[in-house]
Amino acid sequence: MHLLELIKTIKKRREALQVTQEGLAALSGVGLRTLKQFESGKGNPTLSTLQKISDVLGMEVCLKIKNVKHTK
Amino acid sequence: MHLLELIKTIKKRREALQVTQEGLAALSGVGLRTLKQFESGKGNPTLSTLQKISDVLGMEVCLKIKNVKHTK
DNA sequence: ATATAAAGAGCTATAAAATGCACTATATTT
DNA sequence: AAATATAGTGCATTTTATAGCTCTTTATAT
Repeated sequence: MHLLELIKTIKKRREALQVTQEGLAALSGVGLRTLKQFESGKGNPTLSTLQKISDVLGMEVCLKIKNVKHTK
Repeated sequence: MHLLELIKTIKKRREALQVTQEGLAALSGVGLRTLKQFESGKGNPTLSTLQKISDVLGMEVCLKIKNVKHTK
């Protein structure tokens, strides 16, 4: 997942949960400014910031192997 | 995945591919110092740093929903 | 049309990430 | 034991993320 996908995922999830940026900022402990910057594509958040946001949205950051070909 | 898991995953993957920190730093464009700090648990890397490292190792950063209960 | 709520952006200060260099520690091999 | 390779750390600098405040933009509702 590249940056734009991550942003989109977060944003959609937040909206699906009907949380505002302000609400998410308060719940996650991340500054509102930081969250706004991130969602508007201006950001390069630290891992901890991304984790705080994800956690509140019921998501988690993970690492996946790319290009897994299933031998079927 | 919390920080320690991410670190462990990266480190194991790097070792499995028999790449040194120096090699990974060169390939990913991330500074050797940064990589060392990250692997030794001192870091809070930015997303872009994490992505550069992951990419070279054939992995990618992703977001997953937590606690998915499969209705079977 | 206007009030209200939510999101985006400029300016600024502070904290912290990224980086290089040099040194130390730890294996591993000869 | 000595040499070599790999990993970890202290120090210093530069860059950048975080954050708050204020203002603007945009959408929504009355």
